Amino acid sequence: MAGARKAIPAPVVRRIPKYLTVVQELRRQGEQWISSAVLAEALGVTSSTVRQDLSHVEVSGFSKRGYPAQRLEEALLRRLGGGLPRRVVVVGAGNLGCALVRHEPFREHGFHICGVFDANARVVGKRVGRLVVQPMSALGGWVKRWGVEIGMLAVPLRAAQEVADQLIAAGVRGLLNLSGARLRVPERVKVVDARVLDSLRELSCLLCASGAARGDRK
Amino acid sequence: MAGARKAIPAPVVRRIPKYLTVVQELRRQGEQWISSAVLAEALGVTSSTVRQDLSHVEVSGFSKRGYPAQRLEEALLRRLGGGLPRRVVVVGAGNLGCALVRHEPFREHGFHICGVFDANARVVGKRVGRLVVQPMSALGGWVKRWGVEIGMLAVPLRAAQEVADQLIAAGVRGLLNLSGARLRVPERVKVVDARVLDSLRELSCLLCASGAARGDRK
DNA sequence: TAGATTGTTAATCGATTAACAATC
DNA sequence: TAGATTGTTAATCGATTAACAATC
Repeated sequence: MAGARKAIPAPVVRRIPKYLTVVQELRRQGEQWISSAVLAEALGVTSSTVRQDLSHVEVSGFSKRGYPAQRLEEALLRRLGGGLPRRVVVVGAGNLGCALVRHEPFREHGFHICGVFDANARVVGKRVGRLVVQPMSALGGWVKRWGVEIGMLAVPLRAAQEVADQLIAAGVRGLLNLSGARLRVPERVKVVDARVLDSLRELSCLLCASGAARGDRK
Repeated sequence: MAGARKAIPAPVVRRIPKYLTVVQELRRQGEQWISSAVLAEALGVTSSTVRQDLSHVEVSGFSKRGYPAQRLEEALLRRLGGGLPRRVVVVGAGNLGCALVRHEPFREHGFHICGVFDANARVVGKRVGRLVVQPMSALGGWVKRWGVEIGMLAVPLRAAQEVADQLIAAGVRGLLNLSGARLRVPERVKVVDARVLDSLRELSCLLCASGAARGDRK
């Protein structure tokens, strides 16, 4: 039936945001047409992979020219959330949480942070960017009132699972997990982990693997 | 020859930090032995995959018991960087950069942030955590003096490539890229991207794919 | 001993790439 | 027309999983 979408393979899901980033960059530079070869080069895959990936996106290319840049951007945005803004709350008003709230590019790209919460009574009421830190007790009502879909977890490791449970109970459908914790969530809730420590470790692993292991004196 | 390491497949490189996280968590809970089944459960893969992965790590399991927890942690740490601390500098002393500098867990896990730099003369000299913001001109000397291996990019998108070039010229071997930029680097330099915006978009894509596409009124 | 778990080989699965007809 | 690029089918490649002998 029209509009029915089959599940997209996970590697494709991870590349779609990257295609969008590249397309927006090229459009800023005035490009009207973007070929699969150009996208392939930018992402480090083959043009074949790009064309396969874009078959999961509602856009048509043209022979000899490639994909119309604007339509491609629109289609990618659509695939990423209808192009409509999604509402987001941040839980945890520490260093990281505050940095997220103040980070302008999220808004520019359709993620509206509309609330920030913290369990610590001493930071409740504090101003962060354009928001005021609210107590956890206000979370459920806020999520419902604003139709918040995404919760960003910027809390310490040990508090993460409890906060995740509260966010899910409040009704969010997706969690961006910036704590170090491994979260257990019901299947309907989607989680994306963005752990800087794991990324650092991955980098460290790559450095080790790429020979010349530093001092290397035994 | 002894100790020669063959290249580890990328998916394994990405899982090794996660194994370490889980092992450390279980050790804190007092576990002495950890089986491949337990690790599999935690990471959402099969025990078969775990055993394959751990064949890339210098550790031996025991039948009927699994892997000795302490040795497994040590072996994973070794694979991740000899267990020795790695020195890190942060470039960009904005919201994100300051949050990184103040983030304690990095140090606890062997990543010592020993410098923070910014191009903006107005923030140079400012105190962030235990550090003082330095001008970009001091970067090269600092990297050499302290043997800094990793640079964290917490600068705006448009400055990212130039800063990456400066870090590489200064001698870092790995970059953790927290800017939105796609970086071009020489092959010997390793880059791991940790873009929160891309993660948010990935989450958004998952929410879309998992039906019930929000308002959904046409 | 019986049972549980590793380490490894072989089979499966799925993603990536190649190839090419169709198109402009 | 000749050349370039898509969309798609088929082939390849590599990662994951299954299976099982070896071990404690």
